[in-house]
Amino acid sequence: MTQVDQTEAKPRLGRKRDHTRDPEILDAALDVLSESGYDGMTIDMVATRAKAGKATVYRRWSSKAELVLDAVACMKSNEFDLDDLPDTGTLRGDLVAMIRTPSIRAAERKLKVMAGIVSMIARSPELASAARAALVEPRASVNRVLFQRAIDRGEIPADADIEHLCMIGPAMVAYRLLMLGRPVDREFLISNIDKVILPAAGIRTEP
Amino acid sequence: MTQVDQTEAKPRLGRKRDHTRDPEILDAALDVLSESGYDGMTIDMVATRAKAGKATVYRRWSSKAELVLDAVACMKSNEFDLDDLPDTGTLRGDLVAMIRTPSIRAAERKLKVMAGIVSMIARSPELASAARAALVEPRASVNRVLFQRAIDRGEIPADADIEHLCMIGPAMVAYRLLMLGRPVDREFLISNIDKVILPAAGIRTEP
DNA sequence: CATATACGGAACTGATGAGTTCCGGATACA
DNA sequence: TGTATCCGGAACTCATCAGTTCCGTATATG
Repeated sequence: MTQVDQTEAKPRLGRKRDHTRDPEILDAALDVLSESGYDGMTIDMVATRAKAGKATVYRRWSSKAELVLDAVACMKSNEFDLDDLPDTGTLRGDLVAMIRTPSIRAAERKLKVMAGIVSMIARSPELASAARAALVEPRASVNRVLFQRAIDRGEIPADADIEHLCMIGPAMVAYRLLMLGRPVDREFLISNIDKVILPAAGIRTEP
Repeated sequence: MTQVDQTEAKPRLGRKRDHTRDPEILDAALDVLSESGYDGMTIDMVATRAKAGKATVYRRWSSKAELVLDAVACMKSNEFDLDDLPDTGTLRGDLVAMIRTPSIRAAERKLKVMAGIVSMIARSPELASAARAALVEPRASVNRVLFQRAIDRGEIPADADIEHLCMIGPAMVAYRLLMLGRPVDREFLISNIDKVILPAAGIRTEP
């Protein structure tokens, strides 16, 4: 969005505006957002954390709402490559292989950002779709690939409801972290795969 | 909490303070909270909606934070009676019987209130536990009874992880409404019971 | 080396909302 | 009927924060 390619549309005299710090400002915004929520976040906090001046922030984004929108949208970039997902040969293997500590950390931050903006989402369709594109869709896409593979292998029924299955993992993780305030650790995730996701996909896991 | 039994602890001269309007104020607070979120809510909005004066609100609650805490805690009251739950003889029957239109409406409002305060929850342990007691625990208790019955009947395995099973319904509903912004209708709930909850409980539902 | 521009930072403005105070009117009680 | 008290409502104070302006400095370009 705003952080790339804004080189035109301004007086071309002298040096171009330095956009190298934009990612740091957006990242600072996400940090503050996840810690304080939308209303708790001030532009001063963001600027200070990014070691920038408040005016610098406003030179790039015309309002707090736009900054937040852009920051949320930018989380979309550092995502999984759908063509390079683990392929272990079994659905369970693939799902377990997706559990990596850095991935858990990233997901927790994303969820905290989500928590910081949920109350806005109902009132701002733009923010809502940005949030879904950046926070919901990427993970759903990964799961879609994994489940489709399992269908292609004949591991799970061909008429399995992939869209529904995709949501189980994210829904359980979000609920546990945001509503229950309990840690989302490897143990929980494995347990969720074995006790909920696989049975729902039609795989028996009885001993 | 505050809305009941505050008859002592104030000068006993003349008439007692009129507490009959307290529930209306708390209810107005919940409405505004669900529509505008914690920060979007103003005391004036609450007072106006309850047809009360702002001063009247402050005569009863010393701050916005306390009013919200009390309002959230008060949602706990209008809840299910655990001794009078549907008993259809099957787990599926019981779960389906719990789906009633007013119950869906109430759950949606609760979730919107939750959305309005999630970002506070990480920073306020008091609000966090009030929210869990009022919004999470009641529904979990119901499910616990239903699943325990199914175990007692021998319908599902005795070693089923009830705590984990209890969360599936609430988690899927919360995710669908708050993250996806899609309607939680009867069709979705039934589908969720048949495709996720029952398989996770160890019941085969294949045709 | 000169200059134009964007930088960080600080000092502004204006709006908003928490919390307080005050008032005229209603009402329970004696 | 008198009176004490609480009511709804309006008018305040004060702090905070979005957004703007200004300034002295750093630096890329020529």
